[in-house]
Amino acid sequence: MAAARPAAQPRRVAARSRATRADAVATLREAAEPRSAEAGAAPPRRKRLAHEAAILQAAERVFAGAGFGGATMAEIAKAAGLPKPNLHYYFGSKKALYRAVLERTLREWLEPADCIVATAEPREALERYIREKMRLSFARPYASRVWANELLHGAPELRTTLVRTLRPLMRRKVAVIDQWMAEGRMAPVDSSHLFFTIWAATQTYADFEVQICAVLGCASLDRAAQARATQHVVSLILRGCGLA
Amino acid sequence: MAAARPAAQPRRVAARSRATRADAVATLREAAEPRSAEAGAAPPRRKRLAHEAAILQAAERVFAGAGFGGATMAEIAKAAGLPKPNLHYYFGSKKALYRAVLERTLREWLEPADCIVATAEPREALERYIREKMRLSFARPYASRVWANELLHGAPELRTTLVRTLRPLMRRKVAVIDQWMAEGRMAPVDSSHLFFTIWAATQTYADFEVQICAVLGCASLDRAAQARATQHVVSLILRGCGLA
DNA sequence: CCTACTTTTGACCATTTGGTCAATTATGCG
DNA sequence: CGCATAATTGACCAAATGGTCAAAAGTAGG
Repeated sequence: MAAARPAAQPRRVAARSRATRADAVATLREAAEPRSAEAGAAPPRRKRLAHEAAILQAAERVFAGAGFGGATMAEIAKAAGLPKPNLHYYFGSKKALYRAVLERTLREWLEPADCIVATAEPREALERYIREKMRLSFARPYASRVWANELLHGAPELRTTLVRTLRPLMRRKVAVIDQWMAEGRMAPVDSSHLFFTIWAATQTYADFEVQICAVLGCASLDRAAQARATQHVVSLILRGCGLA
Repeated sequence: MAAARPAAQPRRVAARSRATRADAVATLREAAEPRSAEAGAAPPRRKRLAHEAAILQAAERVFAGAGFGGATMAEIAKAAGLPKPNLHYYFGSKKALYRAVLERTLREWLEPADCIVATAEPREALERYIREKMRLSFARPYASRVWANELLHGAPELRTTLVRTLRPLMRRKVAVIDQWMAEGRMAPVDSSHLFFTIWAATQTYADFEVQICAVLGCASLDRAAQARATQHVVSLILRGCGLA
């Protein structure tokens, strides 16, 4: 199926055979930042990068709004301002595009944890982590929702990524927190579950924004409301960790 | 379209015209507990109730697993052990069935808040509330996920329900918490956001179970793990509220 | 048994949708 | 310019899916 094929459109063919593989990481590198570091290839055309970014952004919004099953390639194409076959030319399939969106999100999501290291001051590091997560929730709600949607439905596309990428990282971070507690620098809490609580408390502002706005009686959270929410989460959790 | 129609299957026709209306509450009463309190109608047949319950349960599981867009009526029918036209006979349309699932969940979800009343002891009431939410998350993960999925996608089906049902209830509960704080019985926190944090921290165990299991390295949370999670959330939040 | 009804079910659409393809148009380069 | 390659796009298809229907099969009461 992938072999016998007219010699035209080599890039697209490559993308399709790639998408068939289960190797999520490879798909990530190639689909999200295609050929940026490839052997003797010409430097990526500006237009290509721009189009891919536009598609990715449109896909993120549409997937966030309707889930994988509810989103349609036609809608994504319209949102990106490109004809539908173009999406397939760049990303191969709906699933590959979806995965590209997810992988990009994962990268962004893991970054804030960089500040959690053994040498840091617990209170300062945790506060910074929480604030960064809150900032991300408000700045990129669509990305958060696509991620949440994927988890909600059992993570069919990135179960292996969770185990191979997220779990090792979390083991390290959990060890840092445990060390802080062993040194008596914070109250004893379950460090793994502390992360779950922080993730939940922060991302709820992106994922369940409608519910929050409905309860608060506002159309959306303005700067002041965002600051209030951030302050609430930070102080509640820090106090919960005996870091007030 | 709904008018000219052979006189047969009156119930089904009624269900369809009902589903067309935007009145979610009416749909709730009729679809979830059909004709239980209707005028001179015969007592509901046992079989009917059993079938409706089976469909509702199957729908909950399938909607939770694939979202509204990704779920198919055929799959729900198979899960319920009934032929597909039967679903339409009982619930009229996919959307009406989806809404019936949501409305049932909302009712269950609001109940635990009953224990939050001004006369109660803050610490005891909050702990009981959190424990009940955790219990629900573990006992009915599918319901939680359908609800989360609906919110995630902007609550197209129950935006009005949120404003008309959830918001009034929360105003009352928030007032209770504020009173407790005014009486100096707990640390000052933003009471609205306290609820958002509790919801997020508890329901994350249902909604994002895969992620939690992936990080913890287990296939699912057994009784002991559930108890540990519950203890963590309870103590973290109570301490955060100055109720330790 | 008969009558009026509810319920069940296999077969059947119309529409939507992911994906394909061949033809056409840019684009870079020698 | 002329050639090869990359990118674009309108038209199209096979499969899936929500929903429909009419006929058959219960079922309760007289």
